[in-house]
Amino acid sequence: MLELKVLPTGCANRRRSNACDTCGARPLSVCASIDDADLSRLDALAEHLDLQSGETLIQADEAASHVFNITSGSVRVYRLLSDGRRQITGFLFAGDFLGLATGDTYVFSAEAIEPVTACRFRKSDYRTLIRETPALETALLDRANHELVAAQNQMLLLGRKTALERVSTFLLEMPTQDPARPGPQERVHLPMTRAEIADYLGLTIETVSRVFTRLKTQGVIRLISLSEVRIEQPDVLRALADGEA
Amino acid sequence: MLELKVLPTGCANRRRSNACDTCGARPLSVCASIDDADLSRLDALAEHLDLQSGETLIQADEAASHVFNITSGSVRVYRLLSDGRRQITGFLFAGDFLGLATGDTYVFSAEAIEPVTACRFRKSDYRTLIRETPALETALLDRANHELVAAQNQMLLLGRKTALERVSTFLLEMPTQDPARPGPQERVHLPMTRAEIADYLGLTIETVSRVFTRLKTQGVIRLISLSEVRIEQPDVLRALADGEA
DNA sequence: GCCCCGCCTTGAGGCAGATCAAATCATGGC
DNA sequence: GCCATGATTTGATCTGCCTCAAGGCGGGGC
Repeated sequence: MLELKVLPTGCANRRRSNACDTCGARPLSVCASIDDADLSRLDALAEHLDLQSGETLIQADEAASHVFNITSGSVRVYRLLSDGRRQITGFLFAGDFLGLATGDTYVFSAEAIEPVTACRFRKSDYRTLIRETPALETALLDRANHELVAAQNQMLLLGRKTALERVSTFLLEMPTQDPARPGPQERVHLPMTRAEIADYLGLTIETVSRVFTRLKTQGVIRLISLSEVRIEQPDVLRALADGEA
Repeated sequence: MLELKVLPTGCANRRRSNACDTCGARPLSVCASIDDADLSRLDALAEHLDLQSGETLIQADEAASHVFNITSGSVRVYRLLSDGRRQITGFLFAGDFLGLATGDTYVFSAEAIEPVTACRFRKSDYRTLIRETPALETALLDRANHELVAAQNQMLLLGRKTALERVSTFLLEMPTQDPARPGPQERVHLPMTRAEIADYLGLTIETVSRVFTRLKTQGVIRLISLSEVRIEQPDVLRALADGEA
């Protein structure tokens, strides 16, 4: 059974108008596209969650009772085969939405890979709110369609790209760490392990590691630390990602 | 530039109440979930298309001006890499919806693989109609979410399954031909070529062919013709698809 | 009914990435 | 600071699928 720590912030939130006002993820999420009145109603239905690395938001095969909005941190979404093979279908970050894509039970699992804060809503509450808030539904539809395109990209990667192309693509699609200094050197933070990168790209740990080494040796990237990468030659990396080498 | 034959049925349709009334795909599609009044408005905006095998519905990188509803036949949706490698991201059949998942230009292509009929709508018209028809928007959101789950399935297949598991999974997810006789022998129609199956499963033609032969030799399936398969042992095929052998 | 053409099947050999194995390295606890 | 532990890197070998290369076959046109 799922055990999630729900922050006892109900009262505190009611004192200041609502928690959404100070939510860092608001401009990134579906919440950006609805007005203040609707946002207050949304906030009234929200539970605020605080998870440690490794804790579970969603467990496959359990009743699909809630939907989630990630407000900070990173989450892995994955599916398993019976013998333990794992495919990570996506990483989620602040502003990402999770959980609507199901029937009665979840078909995937989702876990924090670093400390995470999130809002959680009862699915039934959320459905009602959607029905009464067309702007929210439109925003969700847009987001779902955006995710479908991302999923098609990932299918192309998994079905037809080489290991070098996969890792290069991955590095380019991770959120850039420092948008204030967008120059030729972009910095990427990788909160996930090599094993998780491998399970996302349909490779093994060893292959991922070898490709990192290769990119490093060629001067395309530099490893600041295990989880911090500087892209030294973005153009070269883009060419590699698209198989133009 | 895209050239599609638009059937001159506008007047004929207006004589009987509307074309949707006789549309075989209606119970399968989003149209099933909206009432007659809304359906009439939808019908008034529709162009009816008739395509031959190989003709294009959507061309990647062109302006995303329309959305489509397939009413009969089969369609392949795919993306290409610059050197010609192809990933088919899905096959569409009667009732499937296509084209909303984009920004200003399409990022994928879609072509008929056998004679196809479809309804086409201007995206701007469709957006207006969606705004004014909550039931339609909800139906589209449900469908998008359903497709997202299917996409996650396909990522698991492409990233982690063996050739045998991929082909077995594929055979099980193709629409069953004869739902009237659901017994132990199910019959599956495959309107696509081996090359298309290969590009859908992330394999080569040869590997797909070898796996078919292997399944045939083991008595799991029988090839009635090149495009007609009878599943002799559905339980075995399901076990193979999930990697339980 | 026959012929052609494109699709499919089958075979032989090669290779990218997996597997197995062994250092080496980061990191948090004390 | 030192150590224990798990993650990462690196190396050697293996293998499932790809690539290259012939045949075989089915179905549409005449």
